[in-house]
Amino acid sequence: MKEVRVRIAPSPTGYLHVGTARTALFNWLFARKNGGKFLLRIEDTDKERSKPEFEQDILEGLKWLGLDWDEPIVYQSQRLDLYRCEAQRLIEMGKAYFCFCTPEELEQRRQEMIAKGVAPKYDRKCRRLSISERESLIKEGRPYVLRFAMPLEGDVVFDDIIRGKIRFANRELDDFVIVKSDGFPTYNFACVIDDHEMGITHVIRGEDHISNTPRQLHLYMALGYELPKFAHLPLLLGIDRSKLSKRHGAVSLNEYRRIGILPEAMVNFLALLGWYPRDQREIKTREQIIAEFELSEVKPSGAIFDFEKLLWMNGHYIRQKSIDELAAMLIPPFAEKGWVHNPPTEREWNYLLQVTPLIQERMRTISEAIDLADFFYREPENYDEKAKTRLSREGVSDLLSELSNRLEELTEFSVEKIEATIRQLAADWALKAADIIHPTRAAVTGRTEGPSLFHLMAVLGKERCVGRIRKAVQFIKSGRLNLSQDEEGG
RNA sequence: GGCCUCGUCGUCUAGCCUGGUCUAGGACACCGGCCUUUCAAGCCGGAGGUCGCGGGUUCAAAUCCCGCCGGGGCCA
Repeated sequence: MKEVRVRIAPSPTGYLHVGTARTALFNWLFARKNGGKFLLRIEDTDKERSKPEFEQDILEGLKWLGLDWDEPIVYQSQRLDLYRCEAQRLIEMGKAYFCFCTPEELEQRRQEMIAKGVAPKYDRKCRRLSISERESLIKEGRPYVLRFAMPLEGDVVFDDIIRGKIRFANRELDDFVIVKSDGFPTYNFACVIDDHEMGITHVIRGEDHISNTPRQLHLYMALGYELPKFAHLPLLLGIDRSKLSKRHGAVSLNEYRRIGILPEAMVNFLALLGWYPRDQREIKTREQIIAEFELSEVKPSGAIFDFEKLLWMNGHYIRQKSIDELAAMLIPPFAEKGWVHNPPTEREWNYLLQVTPLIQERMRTISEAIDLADFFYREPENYDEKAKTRLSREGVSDLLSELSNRLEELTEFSVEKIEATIRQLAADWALKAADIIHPTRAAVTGRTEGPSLFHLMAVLGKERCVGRIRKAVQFIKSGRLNLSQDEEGG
């Protein structure tokens, strides 16, 4: 069997879109599954809108996802001679012709057709030009485009791997432009030549290309190329079921990377948008996905990008990380906050190693760590509303005051000692441990929720814990708690 | 508007090809319980779908056939 060769062909006119990433992933999976080649072509013929920074972003995004390509990148802008040569062949075979109609003429005739209620298509005026008419117009220096001479009747059919047979009537297709007046090839023309030239065996792309396919099929046949197989992936949709776009939120892969989505989570999640494993087990390693992936099993219906599910999956992968690995990932965002140096000092690293396990199971993205770890790096500036309620209970200031004294006595500020101290105090004062734990948490972290109190205190150390508890006592005594409650009530 | 395409819980989907075991299964989210100092995680349980609608075929249809409706894409 012939070697499988697939490709993605993004234009560097924008950042890497998650939809493009998903298409890339499916192509890559198919190539890896079948021992084939995954290639990359940059469609940079739009000089105006193409930018190096976009190309950079696309390449980085693919690398980040681990979608490695197997051969040097092909640049469309470097193959203009090839397109010209193929266009010339079509002209000689009589399968393409010069068209001198101006955009204004075209527009006028289009309006007329719409007015008459006819489908607006090119009326093939220039297809009927005689050789002498054509020559004289060229001699006049009139600008022209090249059009494909579409067969007037018959059908084109192709067997889509995902959707089955798709048929188009040739008379629905018009004589589309293959070379623009500036000499540049149009999308369909360049795409076919490039795919043939690159030996592409399977064209796996978005559903939005289905209607380009019949035109491309005709080009393949006219040029005498062997036909590839086609597979049209369902589109990625926003919550309103329209094609995923900026107004639905983050669409560039970068944004997900920036908030701390892990590449393995992204790959796993993206793979499930359109494809589903037979065993119904959704969490899969890259290797498992490659082994189980079947292009023909891809669902034809559009898939909504469910961010909530991505977050869940990312949380799962975060929990799988070793402490060292996760801690290392926290360095950049923490450094940005000024909490650690990058690279961190030995002392900072050791501290980070203690903080990390305490927040690991609460994180869904890396960036959430900033909020979760806040009190490990800063004195709480204020207490949240629930924490204030905890602190405002009767007798809390005396209780905390006593606790701070007892804690200060400790020579070893360990999890066990802290726990023993708190439980002892509870016993002495005939309270439940929870009655001390809750206000203490509020005093130390400013919140009512978070990691195990004893562990978190041990990490913070005696000085800071005693200091924060006493500060809370002052706060309660200052009466500001009541004040804020009054404000709340009013 | 024309052409193409899709249509199972809110979402991702299994099942559809090879009708019955589907009183439609799993996952996210949601609700409840357990665990627990809180949150989270984990475990257990629950609610949620007249399988877009209407006909037909059949003893039997989510599954086959026809029509319709709705969504989406492309073209301009």
